[in-house]
Amino acid sequence: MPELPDVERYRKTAKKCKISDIDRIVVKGTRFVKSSENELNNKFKGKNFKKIIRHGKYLFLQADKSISLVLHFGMTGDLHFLKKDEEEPKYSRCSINFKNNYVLHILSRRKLGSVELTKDAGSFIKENDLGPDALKISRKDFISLLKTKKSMIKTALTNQSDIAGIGNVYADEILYQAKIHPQKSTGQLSEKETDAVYNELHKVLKTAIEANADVSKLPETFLLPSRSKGRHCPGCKGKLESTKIAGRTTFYCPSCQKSPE
DNA sequence: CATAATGTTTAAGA
DNA sequence: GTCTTAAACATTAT
Repeated sequence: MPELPDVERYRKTAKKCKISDIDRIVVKGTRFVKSSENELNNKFKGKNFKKIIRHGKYLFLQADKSISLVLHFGMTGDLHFLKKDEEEPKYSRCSINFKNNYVLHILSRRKLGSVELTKDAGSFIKENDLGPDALKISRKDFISLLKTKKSMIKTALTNQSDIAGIGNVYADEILYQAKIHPQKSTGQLSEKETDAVYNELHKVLKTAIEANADVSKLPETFLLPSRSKGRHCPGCKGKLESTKIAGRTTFYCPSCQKSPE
């Protein structure tokens, strides 16, 4: 479930590996891991990850000044930090073994996403044209950003070049909480509505982070769990509607989220 | 067995 | 240049 809150949890997991030196990196999913096992071992063996940085949906493991690994989790990624003698998790595509006998497993069921070498977070963000992290964009920048856009609000929220970290399900959640129809265009939003989106963007992401991105721990007022069970609005209990926006399934409540004209 | 899945990139057309 | 849509990637869970 790797959107910003999930990757924030991975960041906390990855922090645990900072204390030990890297012993050996094992590559199991070629194509998912963009560098060869040899190259990775040459670069990282004997070093340790000094800095762990999340930006949007990306996680950076920084060893030396100009040597980092950047992880992207696609749609089905996960990160496990286990003892060496524990059973290897299914779909582990790359494991980083540490000298203290712990292993960081990078998993990906569908092999979307990637593990690759990069210089550092800053240069990667620039090269890949990532926008500011969703938790760090200022209200002012958010408002002026929306003014330049001509797309549907949901599309704008999920465009990683504009704002990094919001994906399909949290975009739905933010718009549900803000009571705004996902198909409204940014130009159709009143000042009040833009404000509400900004406020809910923060509230939703922070709440999800506090819940450790565990769907079962989200408040009952959240839409997210209803995607898979019931498909009823937690507020009015009416049936949710779904449509495709930018090729992705979008859920919303037709009575709580006002339709665009 | 068929369908959909929390993401991104690329190509083509408006 | 902006926006939209569809397809591709690889694989499983329902």
